[in-house]
Amino acid sequence: MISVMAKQDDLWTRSRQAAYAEITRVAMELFLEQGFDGTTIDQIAATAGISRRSFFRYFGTKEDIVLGDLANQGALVREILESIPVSVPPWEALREALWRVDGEGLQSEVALKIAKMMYETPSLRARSIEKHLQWQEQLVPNIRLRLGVEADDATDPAADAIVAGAIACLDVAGQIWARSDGALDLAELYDRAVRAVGHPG
Amino acid sequence: MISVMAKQDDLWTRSRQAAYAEITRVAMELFLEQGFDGTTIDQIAATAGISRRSFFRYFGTKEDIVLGDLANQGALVREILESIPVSVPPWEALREALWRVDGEGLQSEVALKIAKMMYETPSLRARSIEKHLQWQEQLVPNIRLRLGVEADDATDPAADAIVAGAIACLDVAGQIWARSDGALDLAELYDRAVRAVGHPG
DNA sequence: TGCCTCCCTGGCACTCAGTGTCAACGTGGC
DNA sequence: GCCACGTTGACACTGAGTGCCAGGGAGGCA
Repeated sequence: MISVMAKQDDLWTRSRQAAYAEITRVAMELFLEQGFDGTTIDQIAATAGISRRSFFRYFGTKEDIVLGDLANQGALVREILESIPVSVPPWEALREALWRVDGEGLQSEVALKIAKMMYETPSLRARSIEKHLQWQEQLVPNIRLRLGVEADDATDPAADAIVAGAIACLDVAGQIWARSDGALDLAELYDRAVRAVGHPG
Repeated sequence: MISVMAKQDDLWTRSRQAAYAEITRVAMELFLEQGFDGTTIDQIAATAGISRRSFFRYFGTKEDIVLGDLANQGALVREILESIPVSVPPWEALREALWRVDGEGLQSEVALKIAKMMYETPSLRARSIEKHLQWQEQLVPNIRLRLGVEADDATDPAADAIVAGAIACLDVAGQIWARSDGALDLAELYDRAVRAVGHPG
C-alpha cells in the first residue's frame, strides 16, 4: 500500500516537476524576448500548451516563475546555518550559509539576464524582497543563539538587524553585479559590502 | 499674468490637496476597520463621494494611499543629508537625516496602527521597501562623497551597502517598534540595530 | 473487462486593480 | 456671451487571480 502510494507519488511528482520545468523554460524565453511585463499569462499558458487555469495550479503568481523556489531556498539557508557551530560568529556563519545556497548557479549567462530583468522590473524586485524578508524570519532565531540573546526576546533588534544587513548586502552585491554585466565577482562584492557596513572581518 | 497663474495654481493645488486629504482620511478609516486587502477601491471611491476613475487620478495604486509621499520623503532626506557637512561620517549623517524626516510624526496612535498594518500586509510591505530602495539611489551619491569614492564609480558597493544597511536598520526598528505596540523607543531601536550591524559609533 | 475512485485538467464566470477614451461640465479669461 | 482649459464621470477594456464544476485519464478491484 505504502509502496504503491510512494510510486504513485513519485510519478505525480515527476510529471509535476517536468511541467514546472517546461513552463519555466517557455516563460523565461518569452520574458527575455518581450520583457516581464510585456508577457501575459495567457501567452505563457498557450505556449506551454496548458490552460490558463492550469498555469495557476503550478505558479501562484507570474513572479513566482522567475523567483521560483526563492522562498524554498530560505529554508535551505536556514538548514545550512543551523549546521554551522554556534561558536561561529553571526556574520561569518551567514556568509557561509548564504553563499552555499545563493552562489551556486550564479555565474551563467542566463542568471545574469534574469538578474538584470529583476532589477529593472519593479514588481519582480518587490516580490524578491518580500521573499528575502521571509528568509529573515527563518534566520533570526539561529543568529539569536549566536549572540546569546533569549530566543523569545522580541525587543532585541540585534539579530534582526544583522540578518537584514546581510541580506541587504547580498542585494546590493547582486545589483552591482548585474549592473557590471557580470564582470565583477559576486562573492567579492558581497564581502566588500559587508566590510563597508562596518564589519571588519 | 504670473500672479494670476500662481493664484490659479494655488486654488487647484489647494482643492487637490483637500481631496487628497479627504480620500486618505476615508480610506484609512476603512483600512483600519476592514483591513487593507479587505477594502476595495470602489468602496473607497464611493465613501469619498468620487468616481472610481477619479480615484486613480489622485492615487496611482491602493498602496499609495498608505505610503503616500514616502517617495517624496526620499528627496527630503537627500536634501537634509546634503546640508550636513561632508566631514561628518556616513552613519552619523544618515542617522541625522533619516531621523529628522522619519521621526517626526511617528509617536501617534494612528502611526502605530498604520505601521502594524504595513508589517502585516505583504503587498504594502513590499511597496514600502520598494520606495525605500528609491531613497537608496538618491542618498548614495552623497555617501560616496563622504567615503571619498569617485561619484561615477559604479563598481564600488560600499556606499550602496551603507545606505541599504541604514535603511534596513530603520525597517527592523520600525518592525520591532510596531510589534511592541509602540512601547519601545524607535530611535533607540534604530541605534541598537546600527550598533549590532557592526558600527560601534 | 467493467466499474469505481481519485486527482488532474479545462472551461466558465467572477472579482478586483489599473488604463484609455470621450463626452459633459464648470470656471476663469477675453 | 464665447472660448479654452482642466476636471470629472461613465464606459469599455486588459490582465491577474480565484471559485466552481463537469469531464477525462490512470490505477485499484471484482
